[in-house]
Formats: sequence, structure tokens, C-alpha cells
Amino acid sequence: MEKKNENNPMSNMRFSDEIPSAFGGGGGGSIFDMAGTSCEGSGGDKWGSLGFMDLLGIHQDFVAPSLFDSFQPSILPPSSPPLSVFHHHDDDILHELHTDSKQQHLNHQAGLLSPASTVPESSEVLNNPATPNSSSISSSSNELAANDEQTKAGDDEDKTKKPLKPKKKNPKRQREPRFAFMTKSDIDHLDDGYRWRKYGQKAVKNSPYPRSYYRCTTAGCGVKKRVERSSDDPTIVVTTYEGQHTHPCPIMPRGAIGIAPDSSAFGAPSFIIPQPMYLNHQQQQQQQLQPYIYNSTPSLNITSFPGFLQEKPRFSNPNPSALSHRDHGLLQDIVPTPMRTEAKEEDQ
DNA sequence: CGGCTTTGACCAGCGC
DNA sequence: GCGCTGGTCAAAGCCG
Repeated sequence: MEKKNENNPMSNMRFSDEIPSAFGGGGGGSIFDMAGTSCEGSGGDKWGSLGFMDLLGIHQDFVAPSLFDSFQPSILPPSSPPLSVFHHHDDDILHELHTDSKQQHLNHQAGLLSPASTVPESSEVLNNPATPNSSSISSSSNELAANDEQTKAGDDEDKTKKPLKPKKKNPKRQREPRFAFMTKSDIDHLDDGYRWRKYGQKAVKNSPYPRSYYRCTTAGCGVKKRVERSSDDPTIVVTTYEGQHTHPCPIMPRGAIGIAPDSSAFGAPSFIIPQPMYLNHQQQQQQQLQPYIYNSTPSLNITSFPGFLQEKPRFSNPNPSALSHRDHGLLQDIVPTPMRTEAKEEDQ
């Protein structure tokens, strides 16, 4: 297996709710380099020195404060860039992934859109409440029935096929909220302080890079995460968390202020996702010419996908105000996704 | 030996 | 109904 995450310097991270699987449409948006630090997490032993929890810590130090501040629409200056952290509550995320760019295009054509119009999915999504039980872990009578059928079918074919397994078969598969971010990094699997076990890998359509599936190894914790690389930019890694950890992070990030484990749904910090702010065309072009880069550390970039909004309080920063005094300027280093999308459109 | 990754197969959902 | 694709399972193999 490619235990390639080692010795990797911090990378650039981007936050988003979810990213188009192939990135084809151009995800991406805001990017700002952040200070990179080596991993303090134990996970580093396996997955390298990159500690996501460190990243989180960095967020505190550099990003989170401003993000948190900025996430408050009311206090966002008109020119404030869109936020970079998003999460999903369902499943339509996939749908979004595939339609996101299209939607953004439409949005852009419409000019400055209201966040609501930008993220129709937010309200469309199934929004199934995250159930205590991991959706993929629980079993049901349906499953049992399915098992029976599978078993029967297996009788006929298991000579040549693997024995059928009791797959989950929930009528409406409930999905945990999701939280995704982009990371510009050589490292595929970021160390976020939790322990993950890879349980699958799939080729991604329109992308030469496979998608890996990980599950939190802690007993009873059904959090999953997907990791894939952008086909457009192989240096960008998309990590999507799904579910909530039912346990505290094994490795607390240094200075984990405001990132309480219990409020951290995905092993990621809790953010208040602001309504994305869009720049007008001119602004976008300007920013595009001059990408925003926060140079505290040249290695960490965070990109946002303005198409996503958060609406669950549990993701809100426990104490945004405590951070509000910090560094507002950083937010302005975020480049809105629309820029990229628009650029692509123009290219075509 | 335990934990993890790899990998091929299977299942479910969705679009056509 | 069919095919495609995403997501998951679990045996086998690897590694410390």
C-alpha cells in the first residue's frame, strides 16, 4: 500500500462541503496558504507527518478566527470572500458534486446570487438527521431479508462468486452530514488525529486518481471519510468526512481552543459557515490574476466551495466571538470558487 | 499476531 | 429495464 503520506510537509488545504468528484468543473475557489506545521498526531506514524489536527490548530491560529468571524454574515464586509468550510447533511451531495459547476455557472450568470439561490441543495438534501447509529453499520429486517435472498442467490452462484455478504439495504439510506475540504498536498490521507482504516478504493470517473474510503477505527464510531485527488490538479486532495465521531479525538491538537471534540463532527473543527459572498465579475478577475495566498506558510491552501452552506448549529463555532478579534485580514485571502468556475467557462 | 491495505465483487441508486 | 457509478464488503496479503 502506498504509505506515502510520510515525510510530507504540510500542504495546502481547502475547505468545502463537497467537491465534484472529478473536480472537473472546477471546484476550487479560495485558496490561501497557511502556516504548515508538522504533525503532532500519532496518526503520523502511519500516515505521515501531516497532522490535520495541526491544521485545525492552525485554523485557530490563522484561519479559524477569521473564518469564524467572517462566517457571520452580518459582520462580513461586502467584499468578504466566501467561506471555506462547508458540510452536507445528506446524500445529494453527490448530486451536487456533479452538478455543482453547472449550478455555479448558472449562479454566476445570474450575477451576485444570494446564498440561498446558490445552494438550493441545502434545502433539497434529504437532510436526514444524523442518526446515532452509523447508517452503514446498523442492520434491519430489510437487510435480513436481503440476506436471505442473497443467500439463495448465492446457492446458485457462489461456486464462482464470493459468498454474498449481508449488505445494508435500507430503503432510504441515511447519510451522515458531510464535511469536505480540499487540500493541496502530496499526502492523500491527512492525519486528523483520528485513526482510520481504509476499507475500499474505487476508480473515479473522469479521473485517473482513485478514491479511497476510510472508516474511523474506534469501536462504535461510524465516521467515514473519502479521499480523492483532483483530476484537474493532482496536487489537490479532496477529503470528505461523513458522520460524527462518538468519541473524543485520540490526539488533541495543540491549542485546540474552540474545537471541542464533541462539537467536532468530523474530526474537523466546528465552523460557522457563512453565507458565501460573491465577488462581482471584475473582482473575480482581479483575484484570479492575483491568487490569494496567505504566506504564513507556503504549504497550506484552503479552498472553499461557496455552493455549500451549513445550517446545523452543532457545527457552529463554540465561541466565535472569542475569535472575532483576530485577524480579519486573512479572510480576504480567500478566492471564491466562482472565479475558477468562471475561468473555466471562459476557457471553453 | 494483530492491524491495516489491497482488490475484486456485490449492491443500491439513478439516469436514460 | 438496463447500464453506469458510487459505496461497501471481506478474503487475502502485507507489515511492524
